[in-house]
Amino acid sequence: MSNIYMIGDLARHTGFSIDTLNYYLRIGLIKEVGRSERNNYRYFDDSTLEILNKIKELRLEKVPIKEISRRIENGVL
Amino acid sequence: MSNIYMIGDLARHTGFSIDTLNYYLRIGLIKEVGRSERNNYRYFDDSTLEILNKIKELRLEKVPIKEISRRIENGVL
DNA sequence: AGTTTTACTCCATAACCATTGAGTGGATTT
DNA sequence: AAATCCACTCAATGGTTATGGAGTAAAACT
Repeated sequence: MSNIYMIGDLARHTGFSIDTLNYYLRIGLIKEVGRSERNNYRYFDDSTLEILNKIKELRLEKVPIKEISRRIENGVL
Repeated sequence: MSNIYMIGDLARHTGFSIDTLNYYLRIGLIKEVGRSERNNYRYFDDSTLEILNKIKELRLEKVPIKEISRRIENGVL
């Protein structure tokens, strides 16, 4: 069964604040897997959670966001 | 790819009003496939849409809701 | 006729989300 | 030292949802 999350759920599971997640979305570091046509709310799934957990580790190591972005693009993450 | 819907999306796709869908949920005629832990919002998928389309047909034929419930329980729908 | 049931419909409250824009402290660059 | 950049953080607005309770027209029942 695939879990579905909204931004508040991601915040709760990862420890990132909703503001930070919105920021990551704004700059394209993470992306939603879908959206409601009606209210524009974003959906995420466990893949988002995995990426965020890795981002969390790297950020604790002070790895800059641009470097993380690069790694994601190169599929190294 | 599995589509995800919130109640407003179901309304848009089926023609039922949100009030009617809330009523159907209240009486247990349909059920959500999941919920956000954070905000309690329900989400649905294409299986819900299929059931609602069948309900729509039957209701146009004046089949009472209890009869529809019975058919759903018996897997006849 | 009067009562009850059916299938909604309406209303109010509170919490949540998207979006935009602005602010901020610390680090880096010039 | 001053300006810029980074990585958030805050605030305001407007629309959406959940929930509970009340209301209603039409049909069915007594």
